[in-house]
Amino acid sequence: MAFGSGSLMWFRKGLRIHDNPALEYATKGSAVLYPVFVIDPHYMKPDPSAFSPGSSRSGLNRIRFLLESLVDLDSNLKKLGSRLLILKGEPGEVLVRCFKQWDVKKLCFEYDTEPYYQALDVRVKEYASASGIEVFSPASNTLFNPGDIIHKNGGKPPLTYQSFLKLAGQPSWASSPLTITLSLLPPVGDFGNCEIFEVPTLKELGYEDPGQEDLTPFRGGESEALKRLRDSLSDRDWVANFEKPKGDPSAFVKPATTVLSPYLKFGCLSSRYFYQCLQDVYKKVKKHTSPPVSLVGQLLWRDFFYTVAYGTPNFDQMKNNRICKQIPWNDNDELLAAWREARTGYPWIDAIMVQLHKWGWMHHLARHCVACFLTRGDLFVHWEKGRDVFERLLIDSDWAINNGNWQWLSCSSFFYQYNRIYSPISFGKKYDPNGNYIRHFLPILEDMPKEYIYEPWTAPLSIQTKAKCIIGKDYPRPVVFHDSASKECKRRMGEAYALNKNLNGLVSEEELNSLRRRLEGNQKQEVKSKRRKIIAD
DNA sequence: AATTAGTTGTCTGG
DNA sequence: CCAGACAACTAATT
Repeated sequence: MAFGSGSLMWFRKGLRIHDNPALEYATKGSAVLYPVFVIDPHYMKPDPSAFSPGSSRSGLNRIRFLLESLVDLDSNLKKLGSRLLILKGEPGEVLVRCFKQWDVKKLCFEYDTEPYYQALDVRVKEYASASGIEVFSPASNTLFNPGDIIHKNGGKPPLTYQSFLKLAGQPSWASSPLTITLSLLPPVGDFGNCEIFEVPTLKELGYEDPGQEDLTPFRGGESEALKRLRDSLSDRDWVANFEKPKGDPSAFVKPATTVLSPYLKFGCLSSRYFYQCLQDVYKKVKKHTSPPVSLVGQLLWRDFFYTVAYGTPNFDQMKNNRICKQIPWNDNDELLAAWREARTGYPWIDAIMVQLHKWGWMHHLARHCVACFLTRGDLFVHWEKGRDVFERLLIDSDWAINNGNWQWLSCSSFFYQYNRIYSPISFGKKYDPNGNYIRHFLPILEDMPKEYIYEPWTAPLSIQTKAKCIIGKDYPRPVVFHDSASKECKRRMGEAYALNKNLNGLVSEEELNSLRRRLEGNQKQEVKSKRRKIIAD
């Protein structure tokens, strides 16, 4: 290219044409455009040792969702006279090779606050700048730029939703139109010696062909996202009256929420466009719900967690995380495995975990139930262990939101009322007394009468025989008794909170271990004393 | 230093 | 359907 006006559009998330400022800028004044996606082995290479089919980082459902999103992006680019160029390898190295081979004057990509991209992007930016390439990296994944909010708050992120709202105010772009469509794109430039691939199939990436019944019903891609958006918005009353806590977590034929989260995760849908569409609906109705419970409120929750995550070092761990309570979680791999593999013996919990494996998506409140059960509610297993399972299996798993919610549910940060524990029996029952959700995801319990389906171990043997489901043989007995386990969890949480308070949050590993030994010792001796105050000395 | 408010708990009793 | 007990947390605000 003698004219020297080539642009490279690097897609990572933001897999869309609409409201994509990086792509828009890349096209401006460019003779040629290289729309690139890099297949990163770190994320995509099969890992047979993982606990579920997939790579070391992601279950198969999310990998497939990503591939579908890429196919759709390629097809949408082709409609505009371009195409998606697939390259393979470590993204930093691959891009450097591209810069050497191609005449690139501009590098454009969506800004990303995740630690993985923060580290990668510094390298890429440095190389590009040193080579005289202009870098354009706009924050278009969220409504606000997390860095701006943190700056407004004096360098620290707000730790409550309300204070976040106050700082954030109205988004700057809220009342000006976003770019939703692009006209013809510049032609794709000469590849040189770079090897370019089509979007691979799962098989080409080295995965076994999975059975259809074990795969998520949700298809990836911008086209699917916009279709889903239109479907959700078409019911104005539903949009206007949406209140998150009132949704039914057991609804699965028609989920109680929009299920747009996986599309927001990969950027198949722009959160800013979604926001504007919701405002348009609100203008057309008499009254509507508000944050935190409204649909706009959900988008703001997303921004809230992005902001806290970006401004908190070690946000994805308990240690050295200044907003995270230090709690002596136990290290019980058997309990963790039972939870992960949907064999806790509590049908409501196990059915949710089956839905996670099969669909990669569950209702928000269903996530609450299993997260509470694993951590502060029943099993007292470390939230990081549960976080890992969600991170792998959810098709919408998002670093900031997932880590934030696990801290929330485990009462490690954001939320502290550890007395409030979801009952693995009564919570689901109040939405779905017949147990249809359980019957669907745990067919072994299909014929269990509704009187026993949430507590099948209480069914007389004659009933179990008739239902063709013997507890302890066909379906497991409960791994813990909820009544005593939750009581013990509350006691431990109380002790841990007292320790954190006494030490002003600066709990050393030795102090945490000492508390752990004492708590476990107490439990073994079945000490009757209700609650011991820690006496600071 | 004191007060207020916080997306979504359970169980009992009216 | 709703209120209150349970037992009492924190960050932000005043």
